[in-house]
Amino acid sequence: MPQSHPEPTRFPVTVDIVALTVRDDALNVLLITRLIEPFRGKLALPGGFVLAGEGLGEAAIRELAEEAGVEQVPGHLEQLQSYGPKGRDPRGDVLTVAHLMLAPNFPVLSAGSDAEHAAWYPVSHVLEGETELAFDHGRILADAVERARSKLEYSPLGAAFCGEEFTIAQLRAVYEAVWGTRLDPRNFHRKATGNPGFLEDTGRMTAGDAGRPAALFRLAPAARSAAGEPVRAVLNPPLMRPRP
Amino acid sequence: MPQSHPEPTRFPVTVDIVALTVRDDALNVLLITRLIEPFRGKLALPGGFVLAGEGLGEAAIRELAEEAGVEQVPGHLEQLQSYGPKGRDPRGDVLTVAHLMLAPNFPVLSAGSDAEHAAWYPVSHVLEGETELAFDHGRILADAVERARSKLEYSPLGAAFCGEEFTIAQLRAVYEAVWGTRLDPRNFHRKATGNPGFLEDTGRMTAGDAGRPAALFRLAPAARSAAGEPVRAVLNPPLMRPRP
DNA sequence: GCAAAAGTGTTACGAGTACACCCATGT
DNA sequence: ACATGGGTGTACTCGTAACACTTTTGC
Repeated sequence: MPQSHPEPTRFPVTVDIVALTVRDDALNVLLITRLIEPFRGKLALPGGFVLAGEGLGEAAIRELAEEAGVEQVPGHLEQLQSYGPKGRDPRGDVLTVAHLMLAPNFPVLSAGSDAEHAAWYPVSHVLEGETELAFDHGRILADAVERARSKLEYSPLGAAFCGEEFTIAQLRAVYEAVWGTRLDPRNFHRKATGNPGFLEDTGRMTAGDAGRPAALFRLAPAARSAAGEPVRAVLNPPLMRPRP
Repeated sequence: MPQSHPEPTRFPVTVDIVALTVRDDALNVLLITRLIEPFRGKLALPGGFVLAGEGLGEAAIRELAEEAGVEQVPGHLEQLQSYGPKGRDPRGDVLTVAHLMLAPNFPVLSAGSDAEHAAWYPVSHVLEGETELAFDHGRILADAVERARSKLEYSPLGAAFCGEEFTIAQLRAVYEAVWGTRLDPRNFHRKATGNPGFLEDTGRMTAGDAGRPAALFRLAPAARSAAGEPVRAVLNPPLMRPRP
């Protein structure tokens, strides 16, 4: 920590949010279209400057509200990584602290004060280079997706993409979308329901869909915080994604 | 990213380094004794302000040299997490980006410009509350240790605690020290040597120690970068620590 | 009845654990 | 010879993959 006496350099600090959801069986990311230079007209992650007296998490939540009209964080929010002040913004040294948000599909209101257009985009299109993001946001998105993929293996966070109650098939669809693989429905069912402290049967069933009705589950008390959000509990045994 | 027009708030940014090594079969952390207020006389993580035009990693390496006389990073360095500007420094809002360093036991020269005394301390003593650290460094250390423990499971980073060449028993001692458990030597030997892309037999052997000579290994090419540092390759299957 | 999706049983295999056992050195 | 630590073989157990099979709905 501080030990030299000259006044330390001060940096503008931003938070950027990688908000992920599953739509139409594909992993999607929330992006805004920039209205000002630099990178005007390009797609970018939502985010903005941290204000005086604010914590990082608070800033992320505020920016999400300002830029995408998200009034209440509907899922899980965690810090991802920081990207160093040097050479990532043409206007000067800016430090950014990237955050990862996993949420059920929610409407994007796009009420930003500068009226940026916020919308969902399939992650695969962006990562495969068909869309170029502003700043180093392409790299941040790649890091976020890798983190999300690995978190599904050993944490109950997959449920953050579902609503309050969900079927095993819905949960499996999340895993398949995030990992980009197909999973055996029978084996997945056993692994998910058999994992102690992961899921809790609500006793209720779906109705009206094709096929046999499915049991509705929610996160077990051990796997969620007071707010209902999935918590840092460990899946034991983990649900590993297929490796090549 | 930036979208509002008023001049953004600027924050002092520091890097703090959690340098871990294994000494006397125990996990140790590099700490300095603070010579100035606040927390004068308390133990703290080495670190300091990021300068203009510097990246985060560069700043970490420079501070390690300044505060502990470490002229060349002898192991692995990665970013850990950032700790928010609000309420962690009595003098005002300071953002810190914590880094994790895993290294073989190296001499601490303690040549800091302010002559802080830098030395190794057993992690267990610090975490069990027998020593209070300055700022929020106790929490940062706890997060770093948890990250190190989990990284040993699925990455070749355990070798970062060893020198260029090492025996399986030395590597096992690292795992035992970091995890705080005993491991079966026979099973560990097989899991480590049998893991494709992890270790490479040098053909050389130890001599002079008690008992049968041991084969010397190094990191396999797939598991290390050009500089010889362990790289983000995945151990497959992972070496899991025993769970309760 | 038939299609579709939920959920169970069964078998084969691969990895982990525990531990008996052999090997190669120093003293 | 014996102690010390390195290294291999083997039996048991458990989680996983693959897939046949039963259950319960909509049409």
